[in-house]
Amino acid sequence: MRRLPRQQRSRELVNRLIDATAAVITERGLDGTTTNHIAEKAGVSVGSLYQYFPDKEALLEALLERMGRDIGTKFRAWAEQFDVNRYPLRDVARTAVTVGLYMIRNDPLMRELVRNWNRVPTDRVLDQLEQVFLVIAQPYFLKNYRDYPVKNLEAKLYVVVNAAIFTTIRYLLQEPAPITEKDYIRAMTDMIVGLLDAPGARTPAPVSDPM
Amino acid sequence: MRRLPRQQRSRELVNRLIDATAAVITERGLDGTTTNHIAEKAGVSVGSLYQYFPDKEALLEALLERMGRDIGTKFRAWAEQFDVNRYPLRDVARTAVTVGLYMIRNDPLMRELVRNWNRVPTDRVLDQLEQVFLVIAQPYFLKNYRDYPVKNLEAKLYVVVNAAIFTTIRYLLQEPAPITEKDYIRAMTDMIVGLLDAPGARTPAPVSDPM
Amino acid sequence: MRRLPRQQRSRELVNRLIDATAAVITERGLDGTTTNHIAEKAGVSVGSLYQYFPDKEALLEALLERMGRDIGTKFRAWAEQFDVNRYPLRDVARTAVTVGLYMIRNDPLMRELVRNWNRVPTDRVLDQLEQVFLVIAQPYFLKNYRDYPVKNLEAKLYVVVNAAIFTTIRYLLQEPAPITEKDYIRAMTDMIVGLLDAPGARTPAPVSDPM
Amino acid sequence: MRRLPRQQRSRELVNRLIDATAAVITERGLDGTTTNHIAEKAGVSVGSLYQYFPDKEALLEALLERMGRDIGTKFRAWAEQFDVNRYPLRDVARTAVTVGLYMIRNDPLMRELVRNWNRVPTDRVLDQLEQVFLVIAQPYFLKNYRDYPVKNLEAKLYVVVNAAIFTTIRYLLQEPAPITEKDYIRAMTDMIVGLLDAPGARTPAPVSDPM
DNA sequence: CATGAATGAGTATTCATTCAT
DNA sequence: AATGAATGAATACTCATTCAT
Repeated sequence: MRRLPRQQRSRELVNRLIDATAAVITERGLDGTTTNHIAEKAGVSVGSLYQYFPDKEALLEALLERMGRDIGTKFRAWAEQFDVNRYPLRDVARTAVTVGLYMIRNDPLMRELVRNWNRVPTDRVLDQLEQVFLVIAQPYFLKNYRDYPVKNLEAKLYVVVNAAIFTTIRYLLQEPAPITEKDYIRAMTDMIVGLLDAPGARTPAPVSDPM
Repeated sequence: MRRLPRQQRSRELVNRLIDATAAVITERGLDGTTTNHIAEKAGVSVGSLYQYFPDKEALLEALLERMGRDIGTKFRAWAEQFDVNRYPLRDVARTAVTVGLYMIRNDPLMRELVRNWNRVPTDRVLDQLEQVFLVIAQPYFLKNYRDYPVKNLEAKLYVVVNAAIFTTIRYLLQEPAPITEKDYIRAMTDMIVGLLDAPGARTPAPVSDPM
Repeated sequence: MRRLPRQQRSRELVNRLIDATAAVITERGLDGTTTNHIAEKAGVSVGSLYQYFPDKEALLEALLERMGRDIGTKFRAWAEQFDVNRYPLRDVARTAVTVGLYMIRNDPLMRELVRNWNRVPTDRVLDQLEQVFLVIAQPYFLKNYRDYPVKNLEAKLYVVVNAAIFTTIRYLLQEPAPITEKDYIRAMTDMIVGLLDAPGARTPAPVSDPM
Repeated sequence: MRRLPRQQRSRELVNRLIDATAAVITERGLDGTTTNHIAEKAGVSVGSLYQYFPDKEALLEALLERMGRDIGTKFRAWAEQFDVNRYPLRDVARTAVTVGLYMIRNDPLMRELVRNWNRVPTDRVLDQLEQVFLVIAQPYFLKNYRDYPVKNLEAKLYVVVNAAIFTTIRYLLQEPAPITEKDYIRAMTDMIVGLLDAPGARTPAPVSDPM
């Protein structure tokens, strides 16, 4: 029972530093974020910061890693609660796109990171997202398309997941929005469904989608 | 006799500065590029540089703008020469994706810019690309799909063009490549076709794609 | 039964810390040596280190002191075993110079310290060396030059000892070596002999110096 | 006549920066000297400093280089004015040692640099000094010792010059002085003369060296 | 118009030392 | 006595931009 204090304190501090990083980025932007700001916000000295993170980049990595985990968890929870398998692909896709769009749009931190995705170890998040969708998608296709397996599923999932993510980022970053949100979601949904559920995508095309 | 020189000189100098910008970025990377380097490479003083461009960003914008125009021109030329309208959508899409992939991969300047797309006024290029594809696509759909107009074409083109571009960028930036190039091109082509030519995309679905 | 432990432990720890200092300097260079490294290498906490040494400098002093003692002991042993008194001054000098040269050149720790001699309490070693040579030299001169005592022996020994040491250091630090080792040793030997055994150096000058 | 201003200004600024470096080192010691201090003392911005010197070290090198040149010039002037060749070696040596001793002792900057000689590009000065003495010495020996050329003169000069310099440095840095200045100068002079002018040093050795 | 010298705010990181536990 | 987490002052260097000439 007295074993943990040290570790606990450590972990607490690490978390406080990651929180501080998130806060400072939100407040001052990625460029305005300095290690000194972060330490100050976390209520520790810079020295301590460097006791727990080798450099600024490591701090960012940790933040992104955590965000990746969080987002992954959220999506998995959503998939489970939503009981994804019960719904037609189109509904699942539309909901996922909508959820993702709103998630980024409403989170200033995420917006700032997304705006700077190439200067930031985005893979920490993207890998998680890809995995999540793969994990959600695979049983879905196994269950609902057992008889008509999708050809080349892995590559298609890679493309569709990344297309969804990056096109959404692009869409959100564009000012003014070139098309309405409704149109965006519909077109994106169409694209996802078109790839995964198109006739010719599965060996014998089943029934045509009603939408 | 001395009428044009001024404007001419101006335009020449502007171009020389843009060329220098491109060259310096290629040689030293975006981060290693300073206004002094650019001025030196262009053979003028920094002062002159600032006579023609209000700041560094403007220089980048001009470069990207020009690249956008060039790429647009190239693509248009390709579309015309290739006589796009004669081919089925799938062929057109596959070729366009392949051309784009190789264009970026083989151009060091483009690679460097793509790697930093979010720090750079990428819109200057993207807008051009969107337009090009719209211009290419619209008559294509008008001609080949006259009787079965694609619903919501504008939004779909926006989504598909951006998806193609950004997913390709993501794919090129990922090391190691998560799927083979062949698989990537096929899946991306499927996605484009799936969105634009899927049954249900057009009012009465025509003949199924032979793929 | 528990009488000595404390003092013993203390002394042991002090030695372990000095050993650690030597080891860390050897491994990471003087600049790369931190008190934390030393404590870690010694297997104690920094806090403990500061219980035994008021500051980093004290640690260095202790190390140098110990090295001085060791070197002194070695040289004294050499002098005794070699039975210095039996040999002509030239042989003694040449051997001493050679031994010193090799001793520094072959000991990485010594090389590192010598390279930084002015940031380090070198006196701890130099004083020892001066004393050693004085102790060696005095009986030598007493015995071999009894009838012709060297004038001003103390000052001469001071000069010659320091000249030998510092010129050797300078010689070892210079890259590339400006003269061959053989030439260096010969010239240095000549210089020592020239000062201590020159005609005119001793009272009844065998041949009066014309100068 | 208007050609020079730029170069002139440059050179002036360079000199001002070197002067500032000297001044700051004198005032705050080598460790307390920062590039910002130097720029401030020189009355320019740090940026300007870095326009003329790539880094702090270059500034030190320039200072030492200049000092080397100055000292070289002074010594050469002294040699010429003193008409060195007219005097016996002993007098020349004694005077040179005395001059050197006082030169360092009376110049706080030199003292600080000498104290830190191994962290500083001392070669810039030492090389000059070695050369000066060689240039002074060679004709001297040619003229005065033509008939009895000194064996191995190059190595001997190297040893004697460095011994004189470094032993003097050591002597000046030692507090309290272990021997009187008078004794020091005498012993050092003896050593120089003993090496260069000892019987056996020149070809027809009056009395053959026993070794 | 052209020049290019001058500006100076801004920032990640280290490490000797302390002191609460 | 021992620990080791916390401290925080201190420093070289860059580069977009200006403006006197």
